Amino acid sequence: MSPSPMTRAATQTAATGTGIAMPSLSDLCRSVLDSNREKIAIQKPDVALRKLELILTSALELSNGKGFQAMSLRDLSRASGISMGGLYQYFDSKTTLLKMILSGVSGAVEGALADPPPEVEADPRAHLLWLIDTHVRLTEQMLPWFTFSYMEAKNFPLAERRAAIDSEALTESYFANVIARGIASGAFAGSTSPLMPALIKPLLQEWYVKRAKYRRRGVTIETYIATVQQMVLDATGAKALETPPGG
Amino acid sequence: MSPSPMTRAATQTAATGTGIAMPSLSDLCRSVLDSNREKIAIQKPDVALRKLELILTSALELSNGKGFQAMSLRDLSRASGISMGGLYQYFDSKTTLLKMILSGVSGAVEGALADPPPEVEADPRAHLLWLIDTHVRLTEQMLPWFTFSYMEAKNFPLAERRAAIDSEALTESYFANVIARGIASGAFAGSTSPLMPALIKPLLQEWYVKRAKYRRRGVTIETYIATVQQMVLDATGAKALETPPGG
DNA sequence: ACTGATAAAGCGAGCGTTCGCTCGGAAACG
DNA sequence: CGTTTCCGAGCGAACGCTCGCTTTATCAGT
Repeated sequence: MSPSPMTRAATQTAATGTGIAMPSLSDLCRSVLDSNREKIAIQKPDVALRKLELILTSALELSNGKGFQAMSLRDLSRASGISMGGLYQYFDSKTTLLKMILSGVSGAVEGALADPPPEVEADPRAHLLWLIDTHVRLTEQMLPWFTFSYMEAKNFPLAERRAAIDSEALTESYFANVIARGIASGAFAGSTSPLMPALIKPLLQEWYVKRAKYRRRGVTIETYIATVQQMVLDATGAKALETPPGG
Repeated sequence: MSPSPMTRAATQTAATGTGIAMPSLSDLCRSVLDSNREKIAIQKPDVALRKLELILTSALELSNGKGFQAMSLRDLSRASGISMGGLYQYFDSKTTLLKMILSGVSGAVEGALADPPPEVEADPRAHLLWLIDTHVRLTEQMLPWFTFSYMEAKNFPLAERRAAIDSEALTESYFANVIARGIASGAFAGSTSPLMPALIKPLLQEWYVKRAKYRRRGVTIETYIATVQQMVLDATGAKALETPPGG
């Protein structure tokens, strides 16, 4: 098995200090396995999990390189070392494989963003910064998954496309809610644009969509997070961070 | 010929007051035709132009609906009313068709952003606002072209992918240059993040990538432009606009 | 500990279909 | 009548997917 960007990830905690655990590759595959149990013919869970990791890792690598549509199942068979017939014991169609990856992404987003730590939730300003931090770190952890989900979204079958839009709307609502609370409590300016929640999203997506660019330029994830946080604070009329990223 | 988002566009001037003309569909196809003359077997220019418009319009519509890869040339033949053999007198491979669309986009971007009116270029602040305004209006005018270019970028052959990255880097450099000049002249804060030019881009792309969302929500292009302009001014430490968008 | 039966998992040639693309001839034009 | 434009059946290749078979794992019974 060739080294992948995900394999290094154990069930580790991100350096945000809030104690939210990021899902490891095994966690993701287990969740995918559980929610597609009826489509998977393999009985022994540990065998299924190991091979599913192989399949999904290879599928993400190939898809992110040439596109899901252009990735043939023969490509996937070769890359994963599993025969054509073997692959079809883990999904009943190529579309199901796509759905599996999507379910992993949307599940992880909800799992990570839905339950902020109590001390953060109490303060809209801290909550907003936490959402930005957690989202960027989650996408970093699951980079191939998010690039896949983002880039292939438009080729989804209709049902999956709707699901993707809903998932995005949900994420946006997290930001909308916290900003609304912040305005109500006086932490954010009342003149904050109603478009603000929608405009935060592309700033978060930028990190994983153009990941190679920032790696090439030597921009660290901490710098990126701090910059976006500062930009959002500026736009919401909140006070500056203690450590301005531009200095 | 079915009505398309582009057909309404004559060679009209955007409402920015700066007098920069946006390219019409005919302009675009003519430029594509000129730069691919050797690949196109048709001799009479007016015939070639009319059919090329048909082909490109249909290709954009189909590709933006199901993806370029998934659009078969038989689909394109049916949609454009031109036979398979007929299509191949306008390009020698499907990849060439893709390149044609890309060249139209990158050409239009450079044509629109490279030469700001003199009175705008003199003032970094006005120049920055003009870049945002012009870029968003250009993408609105050429919506199917930009959606195509953005969504299909990662499936390009390697040479075209590099060209797309270069084109994006060029756009970013326009913002980088004007911000650098603004900092030098004191119009923008020296603490402005060096990431700022890179972060403006996704805010501009958001408009056409999620165009349907903003249409559904009734967000006008003027509101969107003003909001992004305000956000960038906030982040660069410049003074506020006369008419804040949030009020 | 070994064996043989039963089930689980793995395999890849082959099926029907569709793809990008070609080419010889018909149609339209000047 | 020569030239330009248009046409669509047909080519080889590659696609998603299947299925009969082999290999491997499991575990009584001796």
